[in-house]
Amino acid sequence: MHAEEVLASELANDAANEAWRLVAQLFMRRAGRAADVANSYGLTPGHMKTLLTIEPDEPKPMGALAETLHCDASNATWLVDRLEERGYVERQAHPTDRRVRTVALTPEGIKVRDEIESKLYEAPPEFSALAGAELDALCATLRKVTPAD
Amino acid sequence: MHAEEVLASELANDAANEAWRLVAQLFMRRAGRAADVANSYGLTPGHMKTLLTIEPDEPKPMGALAETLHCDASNATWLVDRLEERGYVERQAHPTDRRVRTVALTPEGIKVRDEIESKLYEAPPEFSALAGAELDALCATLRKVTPAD
DNA sequence: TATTGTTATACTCTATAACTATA
DNA sequence: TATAGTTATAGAGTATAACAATA
Repeated sequence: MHAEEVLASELANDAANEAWRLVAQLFMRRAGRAADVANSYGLTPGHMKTLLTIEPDEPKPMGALAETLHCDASNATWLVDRLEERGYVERQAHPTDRRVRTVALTPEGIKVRDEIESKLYEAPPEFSALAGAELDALCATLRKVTPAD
Repeated sequence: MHAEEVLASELANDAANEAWRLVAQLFMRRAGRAADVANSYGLTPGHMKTLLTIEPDEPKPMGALAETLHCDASNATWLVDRLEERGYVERQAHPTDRRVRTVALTPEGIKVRDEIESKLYEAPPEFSALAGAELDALCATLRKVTPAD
């Protein structure tokens, strides 16, 4: 690599880092909102995250839930206990392995989960102010840098 | 507003919401990394955030610190206590109001803070893979939607 | 014997209330 | 009297360890 290429690469990296910093700042500035949404449903952030982690019609084993939430199995038990008391989820038997208990959303849980999701994914007003073409370009670029799970 | 305009506005809103959702997903996917960085310095996320909240050469009163961190004053005391034990910060007297104690970074604190900051703001590899022009456009758009404090 | 999940318990982080010292 | 910060204490959230059921 020649000197000019090294320099160009470093500049590109600066731009990449700046883009990432802006993404992080943007999100963190709105982080308080997520806590407010959880609060408005009388949920802790952890319980809200648990609710969002379970897909409708896809019962999830306790172990998988704990893994997704990056938490301990006993903590997952506690989180699900509270959501079950509320009637948002229910534990079910696993069809083949009787050691496993899966957690499924109830109709009420699905309703609340949908409401929460739409509130969390509501864009800040600055986004709507962008021109249509710029917004489309933004989405396209963001999709490129979003790893496919 | 005519029917076509309403429709266009809703579509724009969908694009805005998608952009926001992508930003949120992007960040959350990397959220674990922040905890890892904190951990690698033997800090809790809260202590790391505290360190990042204090600017070098800008001693910050305890009260202002608590406000920035959105936490209680007693919690701020606890956070600063631990950082002070480590030698990352030190409490100083306020020049005019003797009730106030300001918190300043030590040279060691500045060093660690810089290291942490550079790790946190390091872009995911997908960003660096973007073409220069697209990266610049991304930054420009993100700056537009970043409220000026 | 190994694995899934729960229970009992302890630890960490955060907040509320009472207190000290300055203003 | 009001304010800045600390200390004592309690609460919420999370983890570790021992246990029960099943594979």
